Amino acid sequence: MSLATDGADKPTLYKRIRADIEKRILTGEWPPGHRIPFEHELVARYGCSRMTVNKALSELAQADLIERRRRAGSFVRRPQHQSAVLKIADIRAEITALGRAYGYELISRKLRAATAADRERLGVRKAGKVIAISCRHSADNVPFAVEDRLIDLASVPSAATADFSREPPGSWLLHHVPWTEAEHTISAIVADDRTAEALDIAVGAPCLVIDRYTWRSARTITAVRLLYPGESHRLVARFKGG
Amino acid sequence: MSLATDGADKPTLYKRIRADIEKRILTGEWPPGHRIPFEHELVARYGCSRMTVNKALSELAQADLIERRRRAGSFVRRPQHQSAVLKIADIRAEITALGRAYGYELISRKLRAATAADRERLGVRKAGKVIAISCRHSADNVPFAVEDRLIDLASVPSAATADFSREPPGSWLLHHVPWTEAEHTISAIVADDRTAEALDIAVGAPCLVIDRYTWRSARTITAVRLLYPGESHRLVARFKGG
DNA sequence: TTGACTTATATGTCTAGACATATAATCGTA
DNA sequence: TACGATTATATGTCTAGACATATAAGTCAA
Repeated sequence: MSLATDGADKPTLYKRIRADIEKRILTGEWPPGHRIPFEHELVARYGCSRMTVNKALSELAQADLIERRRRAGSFVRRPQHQSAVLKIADIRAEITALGRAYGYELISRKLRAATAADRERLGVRKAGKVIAISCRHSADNVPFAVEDRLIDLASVPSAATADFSREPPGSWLLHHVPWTEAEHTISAIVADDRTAEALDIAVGAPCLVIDRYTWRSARTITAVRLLYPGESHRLVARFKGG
Repeated sequence: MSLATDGADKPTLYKRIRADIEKRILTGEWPPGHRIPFEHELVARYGCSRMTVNKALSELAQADLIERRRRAGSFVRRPQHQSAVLKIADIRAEITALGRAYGYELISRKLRAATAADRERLGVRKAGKVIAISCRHSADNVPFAVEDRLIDLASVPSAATADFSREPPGSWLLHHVPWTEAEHTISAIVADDRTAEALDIAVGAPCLVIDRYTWRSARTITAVRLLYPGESHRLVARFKGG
C-alpha cells in the first residue's frame, strides 16, 4: 500500500519488544549475565500492560536467550554451544530442492518373522513379523544414498500391503504414521564391497552414516540406516548460541 | 474445584491443557489434520478464561505440533521429519559427562597475517591477523578429537593474549565472546597420515568431520574443523516429528 | 559469624473483558 | 454456473487489574 518505504508491515508490540531485546543480546550490547530491565520498567518504556512485556520475555526464555529468576529479574544467558537444529530432510525433498532429478530404486523387500538380530535392532522383545527393505536414492542418476530399513509390522500392519517399488518407505511412513519420536545417530565408516557397489564409489571410500530409530508412544515403528558418500554429502546445521 | 486428590505437585492449568493436547497428538488419538477443539470449547471444558487456553495453544503452535488458522481453527500438523535437535556439546563437557578423564594438548599456535586461504576459510575480505590453532582432546588418555581452528583477531582482539596451552580455544571463546550464530557441516573422510597419527588410528580409517563457522552480527569470529574417529564417535540427535 | 525468621519484590499465572484481522461460508448477481 | 460482495467467526493481540510464590535481602538472636 502507501507505506512501501521501509520496514515491511507493522509488527505487533510484543514482537517489537522481543526483537529489541534479542538484538541487544545478539550484538553483545547486553552480554551474558546482564540483567535486562524489569517487567515494570519495560511497561513504562513501551507504555503497555505487563502481560504484553511478559509475553515477549516468556518467548525469549523459551528460546533460552534469557533466564528468568523470581525476585531477582531476567538475565541474559550464556550461549550453550550445544544444541543445534539439524535439518534432516526427506531425501526426495532434499534432492529436488537442489534442482536435481530424484530417482528411487527398490533393491529388495522381504517379509519375514523377526530374527533375533531384527528384534535387537528394533529394540522389541516379542516375536513378530517385520519387513526388511533395501533401496537406493539417486540424484540425476548418480547414487545419492542407500537405505536399509526394518519396519515392525506389529506397529504398522498396513505396511505389509504397501507398494514400496514406487514409493520410498520413508515417504510412505511419513504419510501413514502420525507423530513419532526419533533418535538419530551419525557416524562414519568406510565402504565395504556391497556398499561401494551400491553407491558406485571405491571400496574404502568414506561414508556418512545416519541411523534413525523411530517410535511412537514407546512402540517401535522402524529402524533405518542411511549411507551417503562421505565426501560429497554434507549435513548442515545452523543455529544460535555459540 | 475439588480435584486435588492425586499425587505429585500441581502443574499450572495452562500446562495441563498443553500436556493433555500434546498427549492426544503423540498417541495418535488426534492424527495430523485433525481439528482440535476451538478455544471457546476448551474454555468451557476447563472452566477457565480464553487467555489461559490461548497460552497453551500458542506454545503448541510454537513447537510446530499444531497449526492455527484464523476463522478455521487449530489443526494437528503433519510431522516434518526434517528438523532434529542435534546436541553438539562442548568437548570437555561431553567427555566428562561420559565419566571419563578429559585431557587437552596444544599442538601448535601461530599468530600470522591472514593468508588468502585463511580469508577464504573465514569468509572475510580484508587483510588482518589471525590465530591458527591445532590441538587435541583426549578421554582417559585416548585421543578423542583433533581440532584445527582459525580465529579472526579483528573480531576477537583479546584472543592474541589468551593462553591456549591450558584452556581449549573452544571454552575460551565460549567465555569471552557473547551470543553468536554458527553453521555446522558434518561430513566423513578417511584419515590421512597426519590425522591418523594425531588420533592414533590407521591411515584410511573413517573420520567424522564437523566444520563449524561462527559469526556475530555478520562478523566472522572463528572457523574450526573437528575430526573424530568415525567408528567410535557418534553424534546423537533426538527429536519429535517423524 | 552463623543460623533462623521476616519482609519486600519480581516473576508466574489467571481473569473478564476489548477490538483487530484474516478468512471460511454464505448470499447475491451476472 | 461462476464470480464478487457480505457476513460470521476463530484466532491475534492487548488491557488493567488480581493473587500466588519463590527468593534475595534484611533483621535479629545465639
